[in-house]
Amino acid sequence: MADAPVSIREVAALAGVSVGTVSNVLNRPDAVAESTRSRVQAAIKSLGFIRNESARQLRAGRSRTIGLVVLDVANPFFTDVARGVEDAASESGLAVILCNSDDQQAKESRYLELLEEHRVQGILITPVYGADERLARLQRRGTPVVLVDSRSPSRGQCSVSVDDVLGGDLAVSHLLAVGHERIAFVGGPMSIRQVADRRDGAVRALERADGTASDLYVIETPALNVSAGQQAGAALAELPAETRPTAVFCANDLLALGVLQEMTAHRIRVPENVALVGYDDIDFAAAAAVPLSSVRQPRHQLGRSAAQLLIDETLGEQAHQHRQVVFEPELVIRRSSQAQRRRPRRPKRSALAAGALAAGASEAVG
Amino acid sequence: MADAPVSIREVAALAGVSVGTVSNVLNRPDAVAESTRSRVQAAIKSLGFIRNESARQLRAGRSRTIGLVVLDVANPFFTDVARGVEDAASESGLAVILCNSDDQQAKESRYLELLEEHRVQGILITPVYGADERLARLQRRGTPVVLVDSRSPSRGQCSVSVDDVLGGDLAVSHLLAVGHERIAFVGGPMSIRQVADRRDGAVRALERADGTASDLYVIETPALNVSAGQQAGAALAELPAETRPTAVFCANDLLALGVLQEMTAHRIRVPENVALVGYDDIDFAAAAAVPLSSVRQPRHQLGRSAAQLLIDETLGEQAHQHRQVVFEPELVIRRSSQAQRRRPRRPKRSALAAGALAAGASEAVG
DNA sequence: GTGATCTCGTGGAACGTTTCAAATATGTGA
DNA sequence: TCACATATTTGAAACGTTCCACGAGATCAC
Repeated sequence: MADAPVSIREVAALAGVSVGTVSNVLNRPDAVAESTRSRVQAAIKSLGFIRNESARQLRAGRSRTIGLVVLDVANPFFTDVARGVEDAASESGLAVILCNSDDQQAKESRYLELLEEHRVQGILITPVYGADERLARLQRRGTPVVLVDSRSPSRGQCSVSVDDVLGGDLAVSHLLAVGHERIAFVGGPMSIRQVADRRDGAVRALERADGTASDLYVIETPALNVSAGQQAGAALAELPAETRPTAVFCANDLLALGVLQEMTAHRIRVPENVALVGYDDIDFAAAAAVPLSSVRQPRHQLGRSAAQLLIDETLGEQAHQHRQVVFEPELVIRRSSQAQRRRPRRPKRSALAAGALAAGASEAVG
Repeated sequence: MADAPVSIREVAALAGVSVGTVSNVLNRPDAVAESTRSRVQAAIKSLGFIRNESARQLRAGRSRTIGLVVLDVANPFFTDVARGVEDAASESGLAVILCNSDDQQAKESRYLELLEEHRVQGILITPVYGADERLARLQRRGTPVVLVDSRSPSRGQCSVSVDDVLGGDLAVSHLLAVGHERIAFVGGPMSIRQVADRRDGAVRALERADGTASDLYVIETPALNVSAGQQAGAALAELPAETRPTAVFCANDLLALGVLQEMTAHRIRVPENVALVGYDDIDFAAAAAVPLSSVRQPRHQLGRSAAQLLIDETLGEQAHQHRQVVFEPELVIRRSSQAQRRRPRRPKRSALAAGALAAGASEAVG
């Protein structure tokens, strides 16, 4: 049933030229005379010739592929990053092998080895904790590595990340601006760098507000999912209304949605009684029972520029300077954090639309 | 900085054996004497030798990789399918190249070509409309193709899909069993096979109920997202309470969440005044303001068996029979479709837990 | 005309594996 | 000790490209 695979050799035979010429038609079309070129192209078409990428790679010494290793493909954050990577890669004619480490060292190692065997141009990775040594070895052997959503400690490589401290600052500054003074932070575990950074940003905003506001009321959660949010929400609901925080900043949207549900269950109105800001701006944030204000990360852009850095590195060779790109998150304001009182400050409907407060990226060369 | 890449030849030199022997150590370890084997392994380790997969593939004629082409990686349905594929593939030592067609013919074609150049073992694909001819050509050239979430019209290939008619039937049968008689279907556009099938299943369930229930009230939506659901919900809310459907089956969870929001906005209680069942059982269904009953598809399993079929095909060679595997969805009952009256039939809390009504898969050999 | 300069094409050597027939070592039984 | 089977190892030929040093004509400047 299957036709025999056809090689460049048979194309050459049919077109009555040498294999070298066919190769030229494929790779340097203008180095070959019009008439031969079209003859060869006709032969390619009639035989249904398809280049053998393995042979090509073998000769070239490296593949036209990059590897992307993420912690969890099911997480929307990473799928968006992946799309960004893919876009940038395909513009440069590169394919992407997407690997899923599931936050397990063993799977990560297996994939790194696989990618190295494939002689990929480079690897984009959000490493599992403690992967530094393996990555360094990889790099020593000649495979460029770019860190995604984590900063390079050693400056020995490129990295892209988002400024989580700024994100926390933006969220809380907004809550302060709307008039809140008792503000809570819900998130955890604090061992996750991103969570701790967001909290620190919240603290920074409060400190800048010179004392009119009280200290940050922190509820540390065991995880970053909806049910952890519900538990935190229940804890908040039990506080007497006079001392209960009037605004809550959550380390991610799932937590915020959990808090929101619990507020509703206790007949505490959002945003009238409690304002709410989440983080990540997942698709459902805008569609929640009360549309959720949230700090948005440039996920797609994160992936795109990671890929771009890698491509630069492979092209630049000797001239390449490792760079640490840090993106700024932006705050998207929706109903959950608007109008603390019944009489809205801005009665116009358009005020409910999303508003970007900050954008762009900063860089550090190392 | 980068060490020169080390080949099997250098390993052989260091170990004082021929390249053939090194290859044997790599591929048929027990065909080589213990002492030599360990000497070679030591050499491999000390040189940091990594197999060159391209050379290997070139020699073997085909790669140890399969391609997966999906319509949208950001869609949780496909990410779960992808994980299933990946699990099955890695058990067989295969890598997966994940491609995103974005429902565009052009991108799809580009990826198919790329995969063919890579001489993948086979391709798993949810094809864009009208891809039949290209897929057939691919197959004729010797690349096995397995259809994912769509059935093969021609029986010329394997396919895996889920019985959407049954899914609709399950949902509506459940609503009938709980005592509803006026039932609505919300979904569209009907040109999407899955949507039409789910509606047909709903109709089938009603017909089986011999006349006690009225006809299915169909609201066709322009899309399958939250805002389309809100519009449909608004339309329902405007109906007088006496004639308004007491239960709504939505073609997917996003629609159902939209309907839910609109019900809440109009102070129509779910499930007391209107029961609701969605489709897909996305993560957020369980975490909605009112936890949503939903029809769950075995997404992970879908991917896993698609990969398995492909692997069978590449191993089985001549003996392979193309198969059409059809999975059965299962209904997950949560609060949104419980207890039509205030006095609950089953006061126990455990009745709120998920319940599987159907499972397993049927097959057709073709 | 003659040498110099193009434009096209050619042929064969790599690239790093795997495979396999042949060569060599090792062991066995008589 | 020899013939023969068995266990190891070897060496070279592929696999399908790309690359490159060379040649064959054609064109040009003088």
